[in-house]
Amino acid sequence: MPSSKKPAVGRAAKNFDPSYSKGGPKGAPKGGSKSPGHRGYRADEGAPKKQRWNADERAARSGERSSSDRPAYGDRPAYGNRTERPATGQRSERPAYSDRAPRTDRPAYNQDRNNDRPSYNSDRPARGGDRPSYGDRAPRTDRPAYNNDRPSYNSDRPARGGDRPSYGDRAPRTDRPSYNNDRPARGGDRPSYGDRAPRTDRPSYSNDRPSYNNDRPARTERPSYGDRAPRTDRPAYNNDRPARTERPSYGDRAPRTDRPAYNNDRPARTERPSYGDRPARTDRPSYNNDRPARGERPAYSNDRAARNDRSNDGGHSSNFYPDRDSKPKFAAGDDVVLERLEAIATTAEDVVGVTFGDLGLGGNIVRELALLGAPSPFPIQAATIPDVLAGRDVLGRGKTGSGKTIAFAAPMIEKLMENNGAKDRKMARKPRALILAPTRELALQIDRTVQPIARSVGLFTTQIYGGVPQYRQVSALQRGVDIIIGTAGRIEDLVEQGRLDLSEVVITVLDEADYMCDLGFLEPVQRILRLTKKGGQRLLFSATLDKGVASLVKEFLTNPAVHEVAGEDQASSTIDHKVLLIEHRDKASIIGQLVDRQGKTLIFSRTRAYAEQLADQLEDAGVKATSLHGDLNQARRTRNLQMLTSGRVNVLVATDVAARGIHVDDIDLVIQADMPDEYKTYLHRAGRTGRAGKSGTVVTLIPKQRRRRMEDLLDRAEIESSFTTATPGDASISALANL
DNA sequence: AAAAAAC
Repeated sequence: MPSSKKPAVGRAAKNFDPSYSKGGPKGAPKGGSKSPGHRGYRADEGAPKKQRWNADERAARSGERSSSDRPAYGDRPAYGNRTERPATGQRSERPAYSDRAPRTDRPAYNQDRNNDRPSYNSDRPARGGDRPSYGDRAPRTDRPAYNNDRPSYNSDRPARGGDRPSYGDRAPRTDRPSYNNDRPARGGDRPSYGDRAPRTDRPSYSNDRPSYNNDRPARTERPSYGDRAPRTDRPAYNNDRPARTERPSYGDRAPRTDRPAYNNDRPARTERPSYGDRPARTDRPSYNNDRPARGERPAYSNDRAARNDRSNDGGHSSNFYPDRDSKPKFAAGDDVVLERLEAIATTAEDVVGVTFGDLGLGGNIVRELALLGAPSPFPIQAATIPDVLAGRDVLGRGKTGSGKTIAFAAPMIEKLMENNGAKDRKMARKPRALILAPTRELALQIDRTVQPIARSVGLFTTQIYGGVPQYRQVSALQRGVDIIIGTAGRIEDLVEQGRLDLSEVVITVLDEADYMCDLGFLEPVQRILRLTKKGGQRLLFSATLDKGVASLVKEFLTNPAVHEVAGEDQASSTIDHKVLLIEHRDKASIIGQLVDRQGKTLIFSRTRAYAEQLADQLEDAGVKATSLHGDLNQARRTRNLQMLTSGRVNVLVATDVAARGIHVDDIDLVIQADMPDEYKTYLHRAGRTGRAGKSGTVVTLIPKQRRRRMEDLLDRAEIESSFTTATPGDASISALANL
């Protein structure tokens, strides 16, 4: 805090000036003592009042305040012992509370109080007889933590649950007067705590680190780009990034701005003089794989056919490398329907009259499921639960919104409980189950289902995902957790730090398992699975489960039971599909017309930037809208999604981060502002509506040129859809909106 | 192109 001295000096001066006795001018730093005679006033105000943290201390505390670096209230010395505290100096001049003369001996007290701090009186009992001395006061053990993060706190603090069955049973919080209001005295009295400005004055993450703040050291601590250590020292980060040092310096380089998109808008090669000198591109991990060095490569225009002919590409005819040149990148051709897995089909009729109890779940779990709104099993649940309970590896395919989470969560918990669960609730026990999800939002959502079921039998869960400080996750692990729900990155990170041990994980679930086998996810997932107990049980679930998971199945599963639900195809679905053929320039206005309605609308965009832009445009047009994509920090991601869930906005514009698994009640319209790349994405995006048998509409906006590609995609998805040409203002658009 | 890590 560079300014720490200045305000202190200013404040000292003001404190000697009676004209400041009313609290000083607006914006003046708040202090504990404003004027002579004021309770807590210190005459020796010359020194800087507040001992600000220096950078090291701050780093040591790293934004976390909790039981490790600060004792819980219960562990703190009683108030009577306060003088034993290492005080800031002034402290020792005062008698301990218990020794102190009764307050009524201080005639000046009331007077000043009334003058300077009128509100002081109101919340506070008279100091005299009705209040026990501090020394007698019961220890604060009933007040668990000082933490701001209260609401979500519990999820990471399993230890609590043992003595406190549920929040519902908890003594009402009203016995804890709200923290600030009733404790004014603290401010003036206590040199150390008292001087502390409201928590906001602490360098919160956002202050120091404006945009990526959460996860990143301040830029200034980093060497300039020129001096920067080669990027290769950051192996994991490398994937998508060329090694900077091996490229010509930015100054010499032709400006990249003329190359907006990698393939499409590229100027002719000859315009870029530096390429010849440039090191071969093989140093660039992400691009190089399927690409020869530039020099060896024929010009784009003349040789497309030759490159398309894969028969003459030497030994590279395997499809290990994505076949990009034979068709446009990300195009339909990449999007193949893999062979379906042979599955045992369960029909809805098979399930009639079956209860969760019949399937083998225990009473507590069955009751908790009923509370969660699942009184009896859905078909996919009835299909998979018995096999999971039997200890088999299971592959489960159930369409979007069909209840897959409970299908794996409930039997998983039952099994954990059977195997010495609740009785052996020792600290620092290792987690025994792991649920992996592709996105943080999905991990959170799964936890919202899993946690209450687990609690009902005395097991604990924690979320392990990135974008948030790891402290709470780590301390939850230290207290002991049975089930981990998280995303791959942070899980691996904590494992590398030695704070997470997966060796006792006997049940692993991959939600959205086919997606977890996609390029970029597969390897981390494999590494994580290899850390789990050998021969442990593995459950793979997805609405679009196919042979894409074969590599995982081969390495990690033994003789899996494959389940799906018969008759669950898109034809029988409750979702209506429409394609609008539009002019590109009309896109925003047509979307504006579509969202002019009551229900909740989820809009998918291909890029983060467009999601952001579209949300802004809608806001400008008077529609309450927000966005969800990976450029937002996790707090905003969570908040923005919550805004749709709670109905504070009716429109959410999202990238495919929201395509899979996310459940928001009553989304009745999904708009695809950009068509998806593959049919699975279409199915998952569409599946955000029409959940649990409700109806919904999916409208996809495409330019006319894309019609053919869209038809192919819908074929693969086995979806029937109408195609309609639309221009802004068409009544047909409003009709769609109100379907 | 998007997603997934960073005390």
